[in-house]
Amino acid sequence: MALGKDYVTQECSIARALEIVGERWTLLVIRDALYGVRRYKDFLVHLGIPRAVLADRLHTLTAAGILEKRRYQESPPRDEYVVTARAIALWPTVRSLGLWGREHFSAAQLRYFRHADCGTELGPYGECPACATVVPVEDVLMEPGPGLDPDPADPVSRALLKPRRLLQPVLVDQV
Amino acid sequence: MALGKDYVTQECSIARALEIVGERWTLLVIRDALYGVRRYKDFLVHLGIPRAVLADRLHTLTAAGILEKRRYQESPPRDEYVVTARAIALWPTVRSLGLWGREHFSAAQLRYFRHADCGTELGPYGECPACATVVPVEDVLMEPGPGLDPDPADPVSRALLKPRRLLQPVLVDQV
DNA sequence: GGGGTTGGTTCAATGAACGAACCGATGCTG
DNA sequence: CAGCATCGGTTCGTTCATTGAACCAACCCC
Repeated sequence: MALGKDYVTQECSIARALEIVGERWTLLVIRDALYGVRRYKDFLVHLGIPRAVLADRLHTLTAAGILEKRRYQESPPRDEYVVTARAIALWPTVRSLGLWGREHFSAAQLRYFRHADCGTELGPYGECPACATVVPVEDVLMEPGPGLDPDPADPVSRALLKPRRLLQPVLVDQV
Repeated sequence: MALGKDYVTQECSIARALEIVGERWTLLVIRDALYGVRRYKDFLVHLGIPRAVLADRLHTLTAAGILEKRRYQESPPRDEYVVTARAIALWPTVRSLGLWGREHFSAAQLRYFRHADCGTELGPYGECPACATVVPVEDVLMEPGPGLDPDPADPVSRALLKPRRLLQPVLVDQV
């Protein structure tokens, strides 16, 4: 999106938000970041996004304070992109968008999101119906559903098959 | 978006959703539709969107069952685009996106959303804190906030200045 | 020194968005 | 009835973004 950043004419916080996360690929990058993806190459293979676009989006998101670039090892110098509070604050949006997509345009249940403390499936607003609280993102347990390909090609998808909490860094199995 | 519909490689209901509502302008069209905008020209002047793009988006949204084209007068034949249940189901997404935009990237409060029955401002999930219920979209009262330009140029923005319920058709003041 | 990995940048080709012009159907005015 | 306005588009040349392939620099290990 953002051809000339034309949404500026709009007096609306939805337009403000879309100027930042409304570009192609951006929300999928944020989804992956919330799932625990942190490294350039992992985004690349999981999303199938062109390299130049990924680099652009990571810079934009970093500049907007949604991701943070952080060195996790010297020699060879390697950086990772980790989520900030701003990205975490997008979880309800991402969640409700996914729910809408599943209800209206998806055949099978692809993933379950549960309250890690009690195992109850999350309600539509990210709350736990059993505990009657809004579940913090780091306490959301993501599990594969019956509709998910049990043997995907790329290693990131494979790592995301195991039940895991959100935000927890993805560990790619080196073969 | 949707250059070659590349999200198809993604096994994810968020990606499914973004294939439909992730294109430039689309979510703003849906926002306006939820606000009560129904006519081609009203979308045009309120969004400042190129005509060809608007026509394309309206067709796409109609084909996806999110809007419905309906004749509201013969002679001259005029159609309007009205929201369906699928569009209404996007309200929580639109709402949370707007909330995120306001909290992180907007200076002032532009609009208030209240429970029409009791006047209480909506909580983050579209619920009424006082009544402890999720407020149906048609019972959401939209009011201008202090940050909103009190004398906008286009007639649709002017019509949206008055307190009004969501989904209620916009009536443009003919001068 | 050779080969591999990571995290990019560059570039030509393609596709989408933009904005201005045009158009058909109809109604309104004089 | 002629002339002009409105609504809801379509057409088209220009500009901008995305794509995918190639290239590259830094570093590691053998």
